[in-house]
Amino acid sequence: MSVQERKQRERADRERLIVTTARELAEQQGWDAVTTRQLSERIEYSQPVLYSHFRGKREIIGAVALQGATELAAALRAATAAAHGPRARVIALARAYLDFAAHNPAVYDAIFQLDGGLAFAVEDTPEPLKDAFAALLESLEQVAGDGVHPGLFTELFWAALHGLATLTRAGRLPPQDADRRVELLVNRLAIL
Amino acid sequence: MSVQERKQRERADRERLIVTTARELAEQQGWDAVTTRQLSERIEYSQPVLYSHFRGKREIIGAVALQGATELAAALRAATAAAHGPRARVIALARAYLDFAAHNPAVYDAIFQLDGGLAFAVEDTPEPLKDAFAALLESLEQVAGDGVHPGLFTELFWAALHGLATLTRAGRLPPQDADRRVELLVNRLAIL
DNA sequence: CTCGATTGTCTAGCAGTGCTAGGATCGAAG
DNA sequence: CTTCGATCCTAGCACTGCTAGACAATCGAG
Repeated sequence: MSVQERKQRERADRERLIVTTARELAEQQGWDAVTTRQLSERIEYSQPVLYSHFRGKREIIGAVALQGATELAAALRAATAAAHGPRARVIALARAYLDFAAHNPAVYDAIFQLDGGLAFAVEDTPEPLKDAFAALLESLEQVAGDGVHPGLFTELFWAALHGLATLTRAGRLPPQDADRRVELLVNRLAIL
Repeated sequence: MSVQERKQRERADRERLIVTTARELAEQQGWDAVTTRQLSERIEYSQPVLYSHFRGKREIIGAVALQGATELAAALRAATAAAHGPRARVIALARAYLDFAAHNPAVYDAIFQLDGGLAFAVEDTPEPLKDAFAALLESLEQVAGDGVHPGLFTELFWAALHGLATLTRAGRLPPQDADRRVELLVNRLAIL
């Protein structure tokens, strides 16, 4: 029995190694550089080993995305917990979101841009994704305003943050005005 | 001379053929299906012909993007011109933007998601892209509010629209509430 | 302790990708 | 009619994600 347990543990370790290596490689050189050959060489196994853990490359991206979503939710909760007052909390939330996207571009892409084979906005949406949305909702429902559905408001606020994150990183928006855009966003959208 | 002119004309025709074929193929089967082999077969030339017109696949995507940006700018101007009153105009602008993204997903991706090798937010940004932003600015500067930089406001509004467009199309936002989100966006962001 | 069976891993290869070198072909100019 | 340059295609390169089949290590039964 103990032997089987050890093997299971080693297998789980290797699966984590694959995910973290894929993530590192993606952050260092972009997702284009995350080929099955590069990845297998970095983990010091052959390519077929990858396919004994994941159905294919998209599932590896999906695993990175789930890990990232968990971290994003935690980062959002940490930022809002440290802020005092509703306005400061929403500002902190927005900054934390954009900071996460800026500092983990590859992970952010895995969650929201790339096809990781993940379901969204349906029954079987993975838990980390629902939780990240919940983390947004927790702080935003307090500033949605009367008669406005909190979920709808959160969706809109989230969309705005997502647009700022992607357009900024793609070089479509000048990065130096980021803070002013966040202030304007919160001042207009949030009802304090 | 006339012979050379005819050849130049035929060359220009073929270049347009490549771009429109790439666009059609992308809208029908997604950009993944736009391979140099598929594309060359559809235009009934061999692959190297593509490379006599464009440096590579990314430049073809870029050409589709520029064509799309021109149409987007025209669609935005047509929608705002037909609307009366500042609020109706901004609503029409937002709807037109999201409609364009919904009805031309591949083109929208070419402009804003994919790497078409285009420069943004810098000196040598291609004219169609600057013009599309200008079309947004024309209607939005009137509702930016006092003391708010019109360009910054437009960037924020645009980012919100972009977020709504991409998240909706990726299945991250339920599509049936699109109109309500647009109304909320305009009610909150625009100062009438 | 030995010996099949099972598990785990790797080598080698497939079909597809973007892109290109070099030869064949064709039409205009002399 | 010949020459020569532009035009186009065939064939192939290095790469991609993915997989079949061979091989070796390990396990359990006798």
